Amino acid sequence: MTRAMTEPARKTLPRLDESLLTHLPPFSRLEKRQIRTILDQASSRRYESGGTVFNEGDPAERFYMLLDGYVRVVRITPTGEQVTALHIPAGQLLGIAKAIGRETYPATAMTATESIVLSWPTSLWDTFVAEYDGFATETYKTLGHRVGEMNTRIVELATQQVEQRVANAILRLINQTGRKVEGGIEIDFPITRQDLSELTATTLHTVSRLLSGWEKRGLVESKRKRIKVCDPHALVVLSQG
Amino acid sequence: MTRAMTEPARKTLPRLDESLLTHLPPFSRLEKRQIRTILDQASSRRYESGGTVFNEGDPAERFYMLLDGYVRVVRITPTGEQVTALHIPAGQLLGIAKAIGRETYPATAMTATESIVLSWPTSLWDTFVAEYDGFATETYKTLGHRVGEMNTRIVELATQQVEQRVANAILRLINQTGRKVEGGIEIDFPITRQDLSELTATTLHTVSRLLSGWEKRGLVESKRKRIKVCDPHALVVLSQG
DNA sequence: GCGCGATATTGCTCTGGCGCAAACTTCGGG
DNA sequence: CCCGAAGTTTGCGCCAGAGCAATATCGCGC
Repeated sequence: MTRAMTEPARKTLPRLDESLLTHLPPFSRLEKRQIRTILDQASSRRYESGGTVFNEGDPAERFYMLLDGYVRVVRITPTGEQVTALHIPAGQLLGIAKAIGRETYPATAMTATESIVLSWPTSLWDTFVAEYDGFATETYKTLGHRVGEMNTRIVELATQQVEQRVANAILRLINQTGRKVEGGIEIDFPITRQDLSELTATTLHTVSRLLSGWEKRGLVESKRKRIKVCDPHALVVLSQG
Repeated sequence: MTRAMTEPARKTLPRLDESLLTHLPPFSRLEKRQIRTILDQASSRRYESGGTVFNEGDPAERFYMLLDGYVRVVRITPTGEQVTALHIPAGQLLGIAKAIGRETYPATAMTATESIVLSWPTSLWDTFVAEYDGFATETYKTLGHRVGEMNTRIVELATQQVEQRVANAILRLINQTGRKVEGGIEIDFPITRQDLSELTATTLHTVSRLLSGWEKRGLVESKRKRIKVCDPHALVVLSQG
C-alpha cells in the first residue's frame, strides 16, 4: 500500500520535498512527520496548459492541491458555451467536492498554464479532516472565499455594464496573479480575449474593442495572450462606473 | 445562564416542541434528549414579511434555522440596487457564516413571508458540529447545494436571454415552493414583479411584459403578488430557449 | 524563411430589453 | 366607502453590445 502502481498517467515522483507543503495554509500547522505521511500518499502530476484536471459531473474520486500554475474552473452549457466560474492560483486546494457533501465535481477544471498538481483519493478526505489540525478550518475558509467571489460575480453580472465587468475581471486577475513588470503589472499567465469574454459574459469582439480603447488611452498594453495594466487606478475608476 | 433575559425582541417561548426539529435533516439523527438540549439553547422569533434577519457585513453572532416561511438572501450594491442571491425555504439553516470560516454575514437575509426562526449564538457552532452526529454533514450538503445554485445562476446570467432566465426562475420557485392549486401550481408566497426582476437581473417592466405575454398564451395566470403556472411544460420549453 | 492556424482588430448592422412616462388596478386602513 | 400607497401594465424611443464578416497579425512547426 505504500506506492500507487496502478495509474501510469499519475506518477509518484521519487521524493516529494516537504517544503512543498509546509507553507501552505491547509498544512502549515502540521509537523514534518505528518507532512511526510501526506506526501507519501499523494500522486503528483504535471499538466500542459489547457489540460483537464477533472470534468463536471465525474465522480469525485480525488481531491487536488495546485502546487504551481493556474487553473480555470469552467462550466459548459448545453449549447457548448463556456463560462468561467473561478480562477485558482497556486497553493490552493481544488476538487474538494467532498467538503460540500457532493459525490461529483460541480464544474470542470482546466489548467491555464503548465501546472503541477498533487492529488489524493477522496477516501482520505475524512482522515485529513480528522487528523490534521487546521486542515478543515483552512479548507472551509477557502470555500468561504470562493462563495464570496461567486456572490460578487452574480452581483456584477446582474448590475454592471460590460466595460465595468471587464475592468473588474482584469483587476481581480491582477490582484490574484499580478506580476510587476517594467511599466506596469502584468497578468502572469497567457489569457486570450476569448478567455476574458468567458469570464465576463460577453464576446471576444467586445473585449477586444474595450482593450483597444484602453490601450489608446494608455491604461493598458496588450499583446497576444498578454495583458499589462499601466494605470490600475484609472481602471478602478472605470470599474466603479 | 439558562435563559436570555437581555434581548426583548428575541423571546424564548415557554416550551418549544421537539417535533419541530426531529424531522429536519441536520437534526434527524439525534435523540430526543439532544434535541431538548438544542431547543433549550435556542431563541425563537417571529418576523413580519419583509423583516430583516441579519444584514450583510454584520458580525455573525448567531446562526438560524428557518422553521416556517421563506427567506430571501439579497446583496445590495453601492448604488442601492438589490440582487437576490438565493431563496431559502422552511427547514433550512441560514446565516451559517461560521461554516465557511467567515466572521461576518456575506449577505442580507429578509423574510419573504411571515416567518418563524430559531437561532443560536455562533459560539455554540463548534459544539453542534462536534457533538451532534450528522449535523456537520448535512450542513455542508446544504452548503453544497447552495453553491450549485449559485453556479447555475452565474451560468444563466452569462448565457441566457431575459425570457429564459425569468422562466427558469419561476420554475425553480415552483419546484422549491410550489403549491398545487385549481388549474395549476402556484408559488406559495407573495412575490412581486420587482422581486422577480431582482432574481433575474432585469427590470420589473420587462418581467411584467413577459408575464402578460405568457398569460395571453395561457401559460400562467397572475394577480398582484401571486403567480400560478398553468402549463409548466411550456415554460420548460421556453426556458431552454 | 515560409506557410498555416490561432488570435486579434475593426467596421457595419440590427435588436433585446432598458429607461422614461403615464395610466390603471388592487388592497388596506381610517 | 373613500383615499392613498403599493403594485402593475403598456407605449415609445433609444442604445449598448451582440452578430456577422472581412482583414490583419502573431508565432509555431517544418
